[in-house]
Amino acid sequence: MSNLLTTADEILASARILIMSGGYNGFSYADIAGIVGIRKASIHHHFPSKVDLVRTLVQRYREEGEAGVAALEQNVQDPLELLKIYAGYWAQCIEDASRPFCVCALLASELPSLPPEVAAEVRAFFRFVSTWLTSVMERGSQQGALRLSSEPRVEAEAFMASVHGAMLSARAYGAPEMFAAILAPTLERLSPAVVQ
Amino acid sequence: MSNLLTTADEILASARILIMSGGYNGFSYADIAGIVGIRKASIHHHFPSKVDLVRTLVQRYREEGEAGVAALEQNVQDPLELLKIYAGYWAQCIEDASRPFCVCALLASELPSLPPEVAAEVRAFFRFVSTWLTSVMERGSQQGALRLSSEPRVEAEAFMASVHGAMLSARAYGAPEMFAAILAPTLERLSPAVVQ
DNA sequence: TGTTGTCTACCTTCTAGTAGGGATGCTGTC
DNA sequence: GACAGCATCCCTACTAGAAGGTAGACAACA
Repeated sequence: MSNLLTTADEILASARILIMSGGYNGFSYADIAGIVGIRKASIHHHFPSKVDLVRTLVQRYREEGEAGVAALEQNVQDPLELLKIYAGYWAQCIEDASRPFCVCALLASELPSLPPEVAAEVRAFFRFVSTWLTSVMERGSQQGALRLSSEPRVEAEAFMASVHGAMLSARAYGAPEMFAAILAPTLERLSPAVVQ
Repeated sequence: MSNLLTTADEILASARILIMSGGYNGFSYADIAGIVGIRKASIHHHFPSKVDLVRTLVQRYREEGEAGVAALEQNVQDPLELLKIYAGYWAQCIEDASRPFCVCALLASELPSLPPEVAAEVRAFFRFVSTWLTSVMERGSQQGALRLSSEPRVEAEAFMASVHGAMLSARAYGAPEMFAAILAPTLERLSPAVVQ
C-alpha cells in the first residue's frame, strides 16, 4: 500500500471514468487493466465479475452521495442555496473535465439492458436523490425560501430531470457552459425574492 | 417485397428498438438477425458496417422528425399547443411500450465513445430540435401565447432538457406516468392565461 | 446477363471468466 | 528469533463464446 489508493479503489475509479464515457457495455476489463497498470486476471481477484464491479461502484457512488449531502446539510441551511450548490457541483464537474456525467444518469438510460443487480442500485440512487430534493423543496416551501408552483415531490423530480437533461445537452453540444445556462432560469424561478 | 417493409427497413426498425433499450454498444448484428429472421451476413449486405447502420438510422430519425414537425406546423399554429403535442408524443411513446426512449437522447449519453460519424448525426439531431423549439418559443413570445422567463433559445434548451430528463426518470422509476407529471408544471408555467 | 438478396462457412479480435503458480507479508507457536 | 502456515495479490496461460466482418456460392428475377 505504497499508494494512497488501494488497487480496488483504482479499479473502481477507472471503471467510473470509463462508464461516464460509454456506459456499462462501453468498457471492458482490458480497458481497466490498461489504465490501472495490472493484468485483466488481477481485476477478477478484486471483483469476480463485471456485475460485482459495477454494482459495488454504484453502491459506493450512492453512499458517497449520501455522505456528501449529509455534510452539506450541516453547513448550509438555506434550501435555495442547497439547490444552487447541487447544480453548481455538476456544472463544475462538467466544465472541469468536459467528460463527466452522472454515472447513474448514464446507466439509467441503459436500464432495460442492465444486469438486474446493477439496475436495482441505479434505481436506489434515483430514489435517494429524489427523496433528498423533495425534503429540500418541502423545507423551502415551508420557510418561504423557495417559490414552488406544484407539490414538493413533483418540483423535486422536475428539478432533477432538468439537471440530467442539461447534462445531456451540454454533452451533445460539446458546450459545458450550456449546463449552467439551462439551470439558471430554473433556479431563478424557484427564488422567492424576485418581484415581477 | 411481399412484406410492406423492405428488409433494410426491418433491420433499421430492429436496431432502433435495440438501441432504445441498451444504446450503441448494447446490441449486435446477431441480435438484429434474430429479430428480423435473417443471417448476420445478410445484414452486412444492406449495411456494410455497424457504423453505416446506426448513422443511417439516426439520419433517417432526424429526417422523419423534420417531416413530422413540418406536417404538425401546418395543422397547429398555437405555440403552446405545439409544445404540448411534442411532450404528449413522448408521453404516449413511453406509456405505450414502456421501453421507448428518444434514440438520440440515449446515444448522446454515450457520445464520447461513439464513432465520430454517428456522433455527428446525433449532434445534428439536437441542433434540429433545439432550432425548432427556439422558433416555437420566439413565436409564442411575440404572439403572447407563451410566457417566457428568459430568452427563447435558453427556454427552448431548458424545455428540451426537461423532456430528456423526464424520460430518464420515467425509465429509472419504471413509472411511465412520471414523464407527464414532470412535464405538466413546465407546460403550466409557460401558459399565458393563468392569473395568479 | 447482370443485379439483388440470402445463404454457409469462415476469419480475427475481443469478451468475461478460470486455473494455477509464484511472490509477499502477516500471525501464531515453539 | 525462527519457522510453519496462511491469506493476499498479481502473474501467465488458457477457455469458450460473442463481436464485427469477409468470401464466395446459390437462387430469383428483370
